[in-house]
Amino acid sequence: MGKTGKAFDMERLFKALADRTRLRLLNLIGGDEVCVCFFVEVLGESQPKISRHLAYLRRAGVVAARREGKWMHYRISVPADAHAARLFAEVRAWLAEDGEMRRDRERLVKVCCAVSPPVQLQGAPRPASIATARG
Amino acid sequence: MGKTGKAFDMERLFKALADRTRLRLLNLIGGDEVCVCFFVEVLGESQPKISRHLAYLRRAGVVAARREGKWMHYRISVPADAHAARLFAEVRAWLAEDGEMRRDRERLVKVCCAVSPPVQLQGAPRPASIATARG
DNA sequence: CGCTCATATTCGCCAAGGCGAATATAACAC
DNA sequence: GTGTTATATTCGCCTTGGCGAATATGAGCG
Repeated sequence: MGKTGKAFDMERLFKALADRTRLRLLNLIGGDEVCVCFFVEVLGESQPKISRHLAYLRRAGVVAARREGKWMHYRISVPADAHAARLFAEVRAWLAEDGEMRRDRERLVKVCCAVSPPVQLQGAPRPASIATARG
Repeated sequence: MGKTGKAFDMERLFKALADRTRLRLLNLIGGDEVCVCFFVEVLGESQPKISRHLAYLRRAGVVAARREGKWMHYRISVPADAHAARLFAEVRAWLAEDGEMRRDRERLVKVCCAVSPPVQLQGAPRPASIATARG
């Protein structure tokens, strides 16, 4: 593999990672599949801003989206290229230790498990792993 | 370490990596210390362009410079942060397999070992590891 | 001092991309 | 069809940063 040209465009990947909002999004997605409305709620950013950055990540090939009725779920799209994949894993391990990123994840869990979630999230499909962990 | 704030600015690092010329520079430096004139010769880009990108890398903290008379030598500045360092290693391993990067390194070796190098490089200090390997 | 060489910086110009505000689309309910 | 909800896109505006061209700095030589 990868003899014909770029297995994965390095420059494009790094451009995708070169923005704090996008890093926060990748961090929130984690190994799961997360609905857009949670990003908006947890990051406290405007919905168009979130959508724009998700579109950028999608164009860069690092996330994939799945529609479920009105909701869009985003998940990490692990690069096929082995080096890209390992690098990506390093990035996520790094994110896991950053202070703000940690707080973001905590807020996501809190919002998902809330007995009475914010109005905007009533009926929103929760990330699988968190919903499960709720018990 | 790293409890007070950012151990190493991730965003800044990725911005530094998000340019092909800068990736080519990092690749050429490798584990060595390389004089600016070689970058200009090997990459075939203008000297101001090379200098500007080196300055960018320096500001991002990923390379360091040392003056030796008229010449400036650049080397990789491995980040103190463990995650950043491992990520950096991944990047360099990835670079090592890219086609253009490989050709760049071959050109560097060729230029360094040439019996009669280009006029601009007469007397230029060669990268240590290559000069040594020349035998 | 002036001259030359190696490198760095500045100056316009232009494209990429970040932002908020507004608008468009897509799916569902009625 | 209308209306509502979730998400996406477009539109100006502004900043970042890439480029070539020109200029500045810094070190050595005579």
